[in-house]
Amino acid sequence: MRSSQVLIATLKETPADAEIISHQLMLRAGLIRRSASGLYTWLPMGLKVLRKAEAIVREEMAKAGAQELLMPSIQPAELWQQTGRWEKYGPELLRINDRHGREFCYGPTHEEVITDLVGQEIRSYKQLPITFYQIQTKFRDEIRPRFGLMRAREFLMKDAYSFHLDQDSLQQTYDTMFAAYTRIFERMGLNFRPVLADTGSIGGNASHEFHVLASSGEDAIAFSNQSQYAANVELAEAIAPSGERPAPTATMAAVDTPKQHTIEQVCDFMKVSADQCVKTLLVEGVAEDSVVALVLRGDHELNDVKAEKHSLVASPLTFATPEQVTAACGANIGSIGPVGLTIPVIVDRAAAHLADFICGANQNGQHLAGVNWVRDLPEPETVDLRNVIAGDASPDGEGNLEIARGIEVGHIFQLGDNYSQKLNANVLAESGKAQILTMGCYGIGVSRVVAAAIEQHHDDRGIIWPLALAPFQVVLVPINAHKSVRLRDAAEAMYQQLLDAGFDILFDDRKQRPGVAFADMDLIGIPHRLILGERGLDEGLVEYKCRADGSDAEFAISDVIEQLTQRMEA
RNA sequence: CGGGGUAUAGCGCAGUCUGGUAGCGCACUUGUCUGGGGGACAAGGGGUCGCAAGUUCGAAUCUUGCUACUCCGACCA
Repeated sequence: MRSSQVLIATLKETPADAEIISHQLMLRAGLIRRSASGLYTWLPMGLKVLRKAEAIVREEMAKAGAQELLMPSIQPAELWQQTGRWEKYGPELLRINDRHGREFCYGPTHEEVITDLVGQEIRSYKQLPITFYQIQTKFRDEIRPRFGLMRAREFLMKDAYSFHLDQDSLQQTYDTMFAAYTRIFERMGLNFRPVLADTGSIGGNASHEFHVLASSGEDAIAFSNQSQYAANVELAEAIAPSGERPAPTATMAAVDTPKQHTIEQVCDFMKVSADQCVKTLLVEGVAEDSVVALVLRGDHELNDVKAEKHSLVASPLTFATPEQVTAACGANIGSIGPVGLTIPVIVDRAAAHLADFICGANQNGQHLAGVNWVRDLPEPETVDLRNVIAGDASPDGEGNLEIARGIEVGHIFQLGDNYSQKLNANVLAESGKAQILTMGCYGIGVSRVVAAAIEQHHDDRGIIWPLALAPFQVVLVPINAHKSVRLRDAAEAMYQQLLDAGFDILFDDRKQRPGVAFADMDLIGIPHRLILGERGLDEGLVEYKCRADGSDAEFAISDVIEQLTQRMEA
């Protein structure tokens, strides 16, 4: 394609409201433009990228045996009322009335529609298992859209749904999808990790999120440096420290710690490290007006979700008021500790492993040092209460955890029969009896993948597209072609030759100065660049530059196809 | 929804405090020179200063109300 035929809408300056790199670069490179909050137009150059991402998804879905269909973006309220989500989904669901006053919503997801469809169309177990997918525009009325396409309200999603007679079959398709997702993100050239996700009520290894690793990611991921283990930080289990708890060596003694309230202050004051202290947090209990003490090592952070799962702890997690704290401990927050408490005390595994530790004395302005479980206070009830931190042992026993940030671009999970039951999706089984279907569900945020790829692949000059996603693989830049017929002819000939050879090539035939062309193409991020100038032409040479590593080369014009092919395969 | 901020040319911004003919840079148009990393000079085009009401001889500027956008937080099967 010729650049005179594609809108090249590059911007020199960064629009003020773009916070993150991918948003800035997508605007600057002329891939997208904002229409309203969370709503974007894909400009031609950007759409080429989006279509490439879609094509990869389609190919891999086909290989995985999924069939493409297209459901309506607007869905009738009745289906959502049947599954109860019309009430449950909340204001994120954009509700619409038609001229007759009938209620609809703009679909944020399509479980209802597909389940309803399958319930009507699939009648026999012989037709199972079956998987459908679509690539559809979704709308979620986010409270606060931000980060451009990363968290837009309208976005493009691939969603697939599989239907089965039994769990085994579901597990099989799930595994197939897991493999397909891995191939998709590999083909896109992304550094990603499948991550264990919240399995909710279903249990087992029934849900994985696929995260693209990038420092701007919204989610923290813990992964083992030696095994495949990876999980959302909130979910990763903090296992008990190995070995026996050390024996007490110190005697318990009260220390005056005037005005030292935080762990940091106490550590500073007493010249100890935070991992020798425990912190005590009081939260509301399940029983009315009750409070429960949660005890963590000083350098650890409470994990709300884990705490809420405890049978004595009220959900949602609510911290006790200062009055409640004083009533339960006889001291203010900042001087409380587990020694001598009459309320339930729940202790994190790591804190329970300490000996000779420091804690608040339940006496204002005092802490206790040399405290030991069993000797000074009862052997505690021990559970996993904290967020994992870098260096913790991996829960699968292999290696240690590292923490990275990730952008969730895919999510697969086993739905069970939630929807099929409510929408009455059943088939006749071999036995001749009706049987409710069990379902799996598999999503990829296609538009988000594009943004995530940029977050992961850019430099200060612009985007560096992975070859598979680039709007064009190659750009041909003739230098000052408008001044030389000879050069123009040579460039045209090369363009035609590369086109015929099947290259996805952009011919920058604009009457621009070379610097402008170079800067634009760097910003847009086209992986391979060919430069044809009078100088080279005299010697029969064309110049080459690689966007990713900046390396350049010169080779004979007659070798251009071979040379390019070689570099693309590298 | 709570707390901040912003709204002036396509983009980035100044001007608002202290009311008096609407500005700068980039982009755009034309011409000349230039011509291998966002060129120079010259001449141009483009704005109901977010909307509405008010104060005033006079409002981008002061007052009130509204709207949109944006940042932080809460929220996010």
